[in-house]
Amino acid sequence: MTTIQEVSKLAGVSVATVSRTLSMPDKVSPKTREKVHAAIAKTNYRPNVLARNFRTRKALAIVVLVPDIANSFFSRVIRGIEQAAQKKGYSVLLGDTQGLAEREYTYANMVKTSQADGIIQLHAHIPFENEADLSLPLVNACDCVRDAGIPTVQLDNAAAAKSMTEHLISLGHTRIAAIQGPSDSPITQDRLRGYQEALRENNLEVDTSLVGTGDFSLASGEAAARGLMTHPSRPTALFCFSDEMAFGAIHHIKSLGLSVPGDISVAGFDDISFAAYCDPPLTTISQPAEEFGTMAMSMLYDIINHAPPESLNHYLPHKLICRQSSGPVNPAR
Amino acid sequence: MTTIQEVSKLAGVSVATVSRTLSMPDKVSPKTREKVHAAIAKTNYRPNVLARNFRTRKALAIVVLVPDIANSFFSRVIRGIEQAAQKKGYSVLLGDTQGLAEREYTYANMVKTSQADGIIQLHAHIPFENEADLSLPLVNACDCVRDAGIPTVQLDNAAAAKSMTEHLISLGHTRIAAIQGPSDSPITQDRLRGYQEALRENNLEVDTSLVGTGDFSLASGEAAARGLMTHPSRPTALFCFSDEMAFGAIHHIKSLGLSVPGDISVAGFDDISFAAYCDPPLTTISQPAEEFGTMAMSMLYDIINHAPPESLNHYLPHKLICRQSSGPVNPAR
DNA sequence: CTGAAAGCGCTAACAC
DNA sequence: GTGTTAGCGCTTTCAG
Repeated sequence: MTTIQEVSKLAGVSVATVSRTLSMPDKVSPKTREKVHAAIAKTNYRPNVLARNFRTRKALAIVVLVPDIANSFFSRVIRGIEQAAQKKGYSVLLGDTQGLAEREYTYANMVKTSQADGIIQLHAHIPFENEADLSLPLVNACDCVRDAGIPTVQLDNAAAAKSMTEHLISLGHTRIAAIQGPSDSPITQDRLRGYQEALRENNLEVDTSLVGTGDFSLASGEAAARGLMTHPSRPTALFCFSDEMAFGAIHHIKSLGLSVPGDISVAGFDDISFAAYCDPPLTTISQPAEEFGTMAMSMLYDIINHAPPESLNHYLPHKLICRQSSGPVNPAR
Repeated sequence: MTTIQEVSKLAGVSVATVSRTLSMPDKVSPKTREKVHAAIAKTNYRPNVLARNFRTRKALAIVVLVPDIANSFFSRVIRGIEQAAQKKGYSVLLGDTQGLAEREYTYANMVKTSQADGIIQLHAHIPFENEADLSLPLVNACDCVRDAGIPTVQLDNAAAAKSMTEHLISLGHTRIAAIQGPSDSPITQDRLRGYQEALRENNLEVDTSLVGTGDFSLASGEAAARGLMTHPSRPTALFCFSDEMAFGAIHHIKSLGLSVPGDISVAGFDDISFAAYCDPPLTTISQPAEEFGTMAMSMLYDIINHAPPESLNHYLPHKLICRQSSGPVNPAR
């Protein structure tokens, strides 16, 4: 491997000059610049970035903590992060945590050991064992810890859930069930709140027996729907807090010989790519997944570089997408 | 930040001893070991991994080149890579390339600049500009460049496609269409070959007008199906080279008022999680996605550490999954 | 505009 | 077992 030494020797200049040519070319005379470039080309020199980062005390890398990279929503967020990071000269270290605190700590440690400059956490959990570590550069996106004073980028989940519920109400539904996510997750809580608010404001009963629980996955949606569909007074609409759970629910509903939306309207949340292609196409809330990533990266960048973030909590817009899985309540029933 | 210096001073030992305590504890007497650990705890010392890696000339990181992290198959492969890497003490640098050679080169450069020790490429393309770089540690997985002498881990795509085609033939189908991926991709070519072989061996006509082309995505499957369904002599079965394209195709077929598999059987490839949940559940080929990742990581690890890989080309098993989207040919037609 | 030299924090010979 | 010491390849004062 060629070093800066050898290049300097070949170019007949000092190592400092070679270094300058690379990082501050305008501080070097055109003549020497040329000589250096010639030597670099000849030796096929690549600066050792590890040495540089060590010397300058920055890793130019960030770590992304994600509960599950295979989740179709998170993977889009990460795509956004990666693109923004690349543009700013940072690389992305992937930390698939499976939701385990242990693994979060391990990855968060990379900041303390100078392997990374900051962390983007996509899960509602502080990835540190010690209070003191809260001073490390951290941005929480998507599902965010509440009132922890850490920078966040999120949806107004309550408003989104409320608008979806209002949509179902406007179709004439009065018994609207829901399948929530894990009840300890803030996004679940916010969506549930929005859903209940809409019911209350429309003088509809808030019936907790109409709320099932899943973990955002296909299988959990199917299981929760199985419970809900045996309800003595079956709902005519079902609002699932993720598209995957909605698919699982629809799968079960159809297996019962019922039709969507004929017998029951179903709505999801996320607007993943399959939503438009399933049968029937899914009414859902669209989230700007990539933007979560770019926004989080941009905030983290500012924090790492000691630029005061404009505001601690960023909210991204959602959109109600009405497709064919929701329809007017069937008077026949 | 605490350094090894300060720890050594506090413990009353040399820096070498501290270093040894951390990396070869059995070469240090229990007594001093204790002293060192006490000092470490007191100072809350974390070794600077950047300095260590620089000194030992290894990055303990690998870069993963993926055309699209948001692809539901690739994200699972990456999950496998991440898990295997973590176990071996390596971290994963994510390189979402969007299939652009430029970006592949940029990321591949991280090996030359000592930021990474090796590369896993999930796309059938050599990520180097110079022939000489082929000496860098590289493993090609999933879609692999043919006969390039680089280590690969892949499916026997021809055999898999052949078995699917035979399945459709066994159901009585004689006009079996296909939607292939990009025609320059080896996996497309192999699957096409397997499909055609099965037709030939069963004395069925190989009709190239029955082969549409997509890019593995939902939308492209829909578009290709649109073309195929206007064929003067409509096929009774359709083999799509990805599940996503199969979903797109089914979507279109249903929009025509036709039924699957009543009017036309549809099969996919990949067995993504949605395959079991769509309507009808999709007949497909299951691939061990995570294993592609762990296997690739394991091979790369051996290469990086100069252990001769047992064999250059690894083949992973596939499985034919028969669900309800394929059925006997309808005699009514 | 350029060079000399110090040193980032750590590991690994090499002595003792 | 432990300490001394020489760098790893680079950036960055500080002089000139």
